[in-house]
Parts: sequence; C-alpha cells; structure tokens
Amino acid sequence: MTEEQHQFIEGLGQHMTTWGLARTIGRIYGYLLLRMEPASLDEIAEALGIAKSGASVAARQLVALGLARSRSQPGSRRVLFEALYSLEAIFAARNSQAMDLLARLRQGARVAPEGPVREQLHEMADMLQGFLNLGPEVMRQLRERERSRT
Amino acid sequence: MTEEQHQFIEGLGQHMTTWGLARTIGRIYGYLLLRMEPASLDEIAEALGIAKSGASVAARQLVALGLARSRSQPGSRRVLFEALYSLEAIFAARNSQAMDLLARLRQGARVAPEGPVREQLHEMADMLQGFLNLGPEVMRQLRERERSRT
DNA sequence: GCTAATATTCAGAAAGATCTGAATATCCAG
DNA sequence: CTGGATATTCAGATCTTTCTGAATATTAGC
Repeated sequence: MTEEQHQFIEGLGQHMTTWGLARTIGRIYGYLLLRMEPASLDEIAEALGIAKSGASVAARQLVALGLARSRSQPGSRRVLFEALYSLEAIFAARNSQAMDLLARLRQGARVAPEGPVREQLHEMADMLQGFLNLGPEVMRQLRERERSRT
Repeated sequence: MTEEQHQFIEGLGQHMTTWGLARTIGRIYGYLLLRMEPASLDEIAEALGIAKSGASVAARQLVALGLARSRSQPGSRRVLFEALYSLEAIFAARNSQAMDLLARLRQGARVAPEGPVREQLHEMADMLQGFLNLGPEVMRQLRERERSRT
C-alpha cells in the first residue's frame, strides 16, 4: 500500500463525512475499491487499524448503502466484502434525501400562515419536484452514454 | 407559533443534519422561512431557545451557504436576517461536493495498481463527470419552467 | 471621545458520535 | 452434539461537534 493509495482511502473517508456518514465507512469503501478482490473483516480491520467489531458494523452499512456487497463462501462462516464500482446507489440516496426535503417543504407550506409565505414555500417545493422529475431522464442518458462507450 | 410550525422547524433541522450541517442551522432556516419578516439575533435566539452567540454563528453560516441574507438598517447596529426562498444554493453546494468526489476518484485512478481497478475507477469518474455536465442544462430547464409558470 | 446598543469570539461545558474489547451468538465440520 | 472459527452485540471509553456565557470588539449617536 503506497502512501498515495493511503491518501485516497483517507480522502474518501473525509469525503463521506460531508454526507453525514462516519469516516470509517468511506475508508473501508476506498480500501475495497483499490483492492478489488473481496476482503474479509480481519483484513479490513488489519489494513485500516480498527477493531474488527467496528469493521463489521461499518462494512454492513456500506452494503446497506448499496456501495458494496457481501458474499459468503460455502463451507465457511467467513464473510467477504467487495466494492461495487457504481455511483447509482449514491444518486439513489441523494434522491431519497431530496424527496424527504420535498415532503418537509410541503408540510411547511401547509402549516405556514396563509399568504405569500405559503406561496413561496410551494414554489420551492415545485422547483424541487421538477428537479426530481428530471432524475429518471438524466439517469437514462447517463446509462446510454455508458453503454455506447463500452 | 403552532405546534405544527414547530414541527416544521425541527424537521428542517433534522434534515440539514443529513447534509452534515448542524441542526441549529436548519432550525434557524425553518424559522426564517415561516416568518418571512427579517428577524434579529435576539428574536431568533429567543424563539429557538438558544444562546445569542450560537444564533450569531449559525445565522452567518446560513448566509455563507446562500440560504439567507443579512441586512443592517441604517442608524442601528442591529443585523437582521431573512430567508432566501431558493434552492439554487443547495444545488450549487451539492455540485461542488460532487466535484470534490470527482477529483478524489481521479486521484484514486491515478494511484491504483494498473489494470482493471484503474479502469473501473475511471469509469466511475467519467459517469460522475457526465452527470456534472448535465447540471447547467437541468438548471436552465428548471428556471425556464419557473419563468413560464409565473 | 464617551456611552449605550449590539455583534462576535472563544474557552470550556454539554451533548453526541464513533470505536473498542469482552461477551455472546451463529454456523460449520466431524 | 461438540469444538472451533467467525461474526455480531453492546456497555463504556474516547474523540468530535455543538452550544453557552462571559469577555471583548464594533458601531451609532450624542
């Protein structure tokens, strides 16, 4: 593991932090990305210098987020984790955050004193709604571009 | 301030948390949104039950994020804050986060062992790049729709 | 310049998030 | 059914973030 690879791992940990996730989750993701081979909990814990228990929890969160998957080999209790090289999960997560915000804005509009405030809140919500509606189309385009490139 | 309005404020605080911002920032934003009238630090602190110093810091962060603005009235030291009813600032912030991620992925690709890992990382980066490129077009469409609606 | 009004800074307190290690649970092979 | 390999849980320790209140700085009006 070179110094620069280490930087990548730490940097990704740092970045995950900006989405409100624990640093360790991003670090594990970085480790798995660089490694490509599935890794066991012991390997992860060893490589990152964290307790195995923590690795277990964080790795499962990574799976829950859709950024990695776990595979168990027949004939062993051992679980291996491998990175998924795809950002769709991230987009999906963003999307559901945005939907949450949308719901909150609508609730705000409902309870705001009637008059201009209420209208403004509805406008914000409408704009966000419009944005969300564009989502599938954008995804389609991206996937298409992807397909044609390969 | 009704119970439901209070819920809106708290809910927005909760939501901000998912972007890694302090809860108080979102609460202030919610308060300002519902109120529409500019509010002084004393009012904010009073309404949310927080120290004025904290209100000061958080309100300025809100301004820095582009979600509110401060105005000082001539003849007084008092600073008033008012919400901006626009999500563009949020999109912009997201965008710059995404650019940060893009840079990290490229760095990862650079330092990855050559072979399939490196290619995969480049693919992820390319996809994100594609997404970012679509941004301006999406914004244009949204604004246009907005204009035609009003 | 001085005073009153107000905002800002910052050290430390309080609250919250994350990580560790020991204890426990689960599964596999024989 | 037992023993060993492994994963998971969870109470408490540690680290981080956020908030408070006193001290300080800034500005307006006289």
